[in-house]
Amino acid sequence: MGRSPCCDKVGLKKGPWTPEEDQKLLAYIEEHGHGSWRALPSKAGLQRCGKSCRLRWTNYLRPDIKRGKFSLQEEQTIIQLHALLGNRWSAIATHLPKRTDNEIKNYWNTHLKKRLTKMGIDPVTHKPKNDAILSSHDGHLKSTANLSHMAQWESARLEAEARLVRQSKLRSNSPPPITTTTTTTLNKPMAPPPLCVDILKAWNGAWASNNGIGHHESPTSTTVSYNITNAVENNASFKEEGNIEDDGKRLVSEFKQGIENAISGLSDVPILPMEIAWPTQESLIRVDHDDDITENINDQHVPSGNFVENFTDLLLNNSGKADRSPSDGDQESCDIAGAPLPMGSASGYFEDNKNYWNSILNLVNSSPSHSPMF
DNA sequence: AAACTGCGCAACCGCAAACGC
DNA sequence: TGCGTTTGCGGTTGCGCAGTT
Repeated sequence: MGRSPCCDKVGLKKGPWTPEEDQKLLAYIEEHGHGSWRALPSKAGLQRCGKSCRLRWTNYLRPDIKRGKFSLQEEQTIIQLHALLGNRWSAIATHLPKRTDNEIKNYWNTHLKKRLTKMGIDPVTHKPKNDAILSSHDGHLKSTANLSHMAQWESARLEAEARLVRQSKLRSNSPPPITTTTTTTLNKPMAPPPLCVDILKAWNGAWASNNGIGHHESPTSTTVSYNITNAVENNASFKEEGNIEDDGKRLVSEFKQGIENAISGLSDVPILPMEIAWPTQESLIRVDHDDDITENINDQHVPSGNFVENFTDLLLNNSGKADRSPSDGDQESCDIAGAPLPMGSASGYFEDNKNYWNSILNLVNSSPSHSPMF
């Protein structure tokens, strides 16, 4: 016995919404709030299931939705966040005010993904597709896959931790349930922000502060994980002390400090930002699955995060335009599918990493304090 | 002008997490 | 603590429209 679809009930309408239905839904929510979605359709006089109503509201009718073409800034943000978060559209959407996860997902699938693919970039890993071809060592392929896999796990774990803390914050910080027009859904854009960036902060803060010269440890190491976990737990503990505001400021400040440390310490500390990391053949010697520690991974110059930044710029600069001539290439460039890509040569590596972190820092700084970012 | 093709996007589906009793 | 219900999320589908043949 499988679970029966929510719209199985006879008489429930499916398919496109009519203006009349929209009007009914809008009017009801404006007056009563959505309350229980399951109960809403009958109360609002709609022959729809609650799920359909919720989707219609969150993806289309909500008054705080911005429609229309995505700006260059938004495109850049999506690409960067996708490199960081993967297909976690809701998480990405929280950093793009007034855009829904569905809209972002659609835009990615119909525009950005294709653009990346055309340029020879794997839209999943944000790495050049011929990376595999360039590498003749199976071991390297394995290691790359392992690293990517590991990064995904770590990313998922961080997301889970962030969610936990967010829940704690929400519970301790949110006013009692509102039964008027300002429902929880209506409040969504104003809700306390997700903490995935806080986690990044913790990550980078811990990473930068705990990794001095010669301290080569993967960001997925237990040390860093411990610090992140502590940060998360400390963060959660603040709810009891009513210091959420201060805590938030502290976290933001630490995040920025972490990135700044990372930037200033680039010559000493190779940065390996999760799955955006783009290990070279030499940089990856072995990935230890048992303890999640990557050995030797940081002993080499790793042209990593800069790739996203450079690539994003390239994408935006080239969107819909002819490819640049390789002759005006930056330093050493690699022509992939006709598109010269700055590959982060050894000479430009540190500068490129700096660019990457600056870009993330800009992203953080450019978010208003009340934005979903913080 | 009709048929075909590709694209964009709203909406659906099903799983899993969160919630509440 | 267990279990049923509700909600959120990400993947996928299908329809309508525009461009092309």
